[in-house]
Amino acid sequence: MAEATIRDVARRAKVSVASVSRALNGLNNVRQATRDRVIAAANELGYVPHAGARSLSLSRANALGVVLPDLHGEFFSELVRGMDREASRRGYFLLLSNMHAEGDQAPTALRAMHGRVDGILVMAPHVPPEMLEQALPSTLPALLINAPVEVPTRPSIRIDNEAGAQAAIRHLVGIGCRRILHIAGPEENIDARERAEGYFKAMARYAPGIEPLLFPGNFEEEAGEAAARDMLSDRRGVDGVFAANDMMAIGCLQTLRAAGVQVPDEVAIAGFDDVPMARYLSLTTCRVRIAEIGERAVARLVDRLEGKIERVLNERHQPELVVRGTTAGANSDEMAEHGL
Amino acid sequence: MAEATIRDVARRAKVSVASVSRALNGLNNVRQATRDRVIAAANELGYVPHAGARSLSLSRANALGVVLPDLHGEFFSELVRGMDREASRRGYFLLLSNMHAEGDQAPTALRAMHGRVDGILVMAPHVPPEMLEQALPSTLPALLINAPVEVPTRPSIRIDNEAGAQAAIRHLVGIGCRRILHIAGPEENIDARERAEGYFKAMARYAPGIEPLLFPGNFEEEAGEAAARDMLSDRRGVDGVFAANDMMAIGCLQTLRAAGVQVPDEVAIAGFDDVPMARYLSLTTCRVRIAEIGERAVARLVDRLEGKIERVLNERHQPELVVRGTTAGANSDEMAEHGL
DNA sequence: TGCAGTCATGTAACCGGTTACGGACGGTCT
DNA sequence: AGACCGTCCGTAACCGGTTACATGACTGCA
Repeated sequence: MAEATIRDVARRAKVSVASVSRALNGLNNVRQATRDRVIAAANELGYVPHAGARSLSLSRANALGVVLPDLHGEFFSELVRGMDREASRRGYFLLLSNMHAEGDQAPTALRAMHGRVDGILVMAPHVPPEMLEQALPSTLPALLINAPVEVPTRPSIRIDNEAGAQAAIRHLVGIGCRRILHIAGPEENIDARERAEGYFKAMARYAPGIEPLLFPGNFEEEAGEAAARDMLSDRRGVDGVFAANDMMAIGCLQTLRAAGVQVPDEVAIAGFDDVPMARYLSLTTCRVRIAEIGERAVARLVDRLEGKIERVLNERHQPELVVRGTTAGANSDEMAEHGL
Repeated sequence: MAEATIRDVARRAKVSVASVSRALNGLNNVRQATRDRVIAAANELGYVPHAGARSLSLSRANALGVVLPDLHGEFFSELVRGMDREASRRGYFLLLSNMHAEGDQAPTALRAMHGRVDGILVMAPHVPPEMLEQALPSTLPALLINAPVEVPTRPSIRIDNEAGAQAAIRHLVGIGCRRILHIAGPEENIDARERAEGYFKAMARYAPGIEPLLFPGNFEEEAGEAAARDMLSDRRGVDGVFAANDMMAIGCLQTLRAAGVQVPDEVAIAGFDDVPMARYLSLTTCRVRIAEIGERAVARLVDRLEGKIERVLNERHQPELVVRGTTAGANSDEMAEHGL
């Protein structure tokens, strides 16, 4: 039994396809008796409208494309979850396509979305903007998440990485740290760059005269471990660590502790993101409400699709410093709040 | 500038739409000169084929529907990641739709997918099968993940929860536990039920004569904490805990430790899932390779779409016991391997 | 020269919906 | 009776692709 179409229903209800369409879509210019016949026929045939055909003729797909890099557990999960929540609230589907790092997959993925989504959410913290601009069909509404730069022509939503980094450094200095090491993220990543930038600015401001210390990393836990080993072999007076993300902070924390270094007494540690694990390890960090970013991104895109005008094009999500055990003694939690 | 269509390209290249289609799709019955003209015209117009129209006429969408309950962080993330990886490898998109617990959303979501996906992956550990069967368009290939029962007519993939539970209990008994408490998951959840079932069977087998102890939970961390508080107020000789998932195990672990109970010396603890955090808390658990399940599910569904016949309809994923600190002293790791 | 066969191309039907337009019908008002 | 209006419904065009079939040009061969 092939899938029933609207014409089958029409035949069965002895009306035209137009009437079927009208009846099923609740238009009011249909006699009640006709509507009933149509509905009955549809049920008997198990008719389900063909969404693809519908969206072709309406030129409206009720779907949003989501193009993400191959990112890690929590971030991916939370982002998509937030998006999905808002999307289903607004009656949209999410069409997912990971754009693996290979790069040239991005244009392909974007092209393949044309004609099946009404708008697109792109997260590409490492893709050069001109490439993005070129790959995005210019007529397809898009919203950029953490794009490397704020393309003036495209709305975007970003994390205020500098503000987060500054808050973290301010806090570390506040509890007495002076020689603070920054474990950086990958250079091509915009978040990583901004966090480093924030670190430098904050050091200049809150710890003037103390020279910044950088350890290159890649957002992976191993980088944090490497940084820790480096410190263990030559401490250089480091009494504080600010990692560009939680995973590196955790790698560092675990390795230092395993080597008997007292955290936070000898070295205080802060991360960035507030992954769920951070709470368990009592890691001080800059909380980024990822799901919220996803929701907000979808909400803004859908608003635009539905014709609502936007006041602000480039939004910034403010991270929130969460002080925990790795920067505060067991009962000195509130000390941190007053610090500095 | 409205989006260019194939007819625009045809006009510009001074050929028919048929030739454009042939040229761009790489059919060989096109003169090279014509193909070049078409490609040039397409580039000049920035032509991107309309995937919706294409899939309508080919009756093939190159997309898979994914219907998931509103599940938690890691699980969701890993599952979708695995699916996405395999899907993009096979040239398919993923169309996501969380079916929130409200229940009657499921049929709606499934209906809306008709005509825009070629097949569907459904994860519904709590939806009664007859409802599923009724909601699934019978012509749409579907693969069930952790469905409450194995619907004989639908291929499925499941976790072998009983095997996992048995391995955990066997291990706990092996290291000397006798009075083992099971913190159960929600009753309507099939995984939870099977894990409890496995617990009972394993107790009967490995600890005969010792009566099983059940604490009702809901997969949330708080349930583990409640179980711990219960134990703290009346220990009843409990020397081992097997939680139906890691989050409850973690809640229990943290609460017991906070109260000064020595883990694993006084009470050993094992969980289920192996969420990333488990490693950091050194939690013994039954590892479920979630991403692998997602990959496998997509692979099987795509195989079927492409006409490959299936030998096994109902597959079971085998969890793997990972022994860590919550059931073994610092240097007694391998002891566990020999235990019993 | 005429005919079959090959190749490139165009015409139009089709996928499954939506909807502009117009026709048929019945009622109301002058 | 005739003009006018409103309601309900059917015909057919359309969304943007693919493709079966027809057409015409060209080749090779008798």
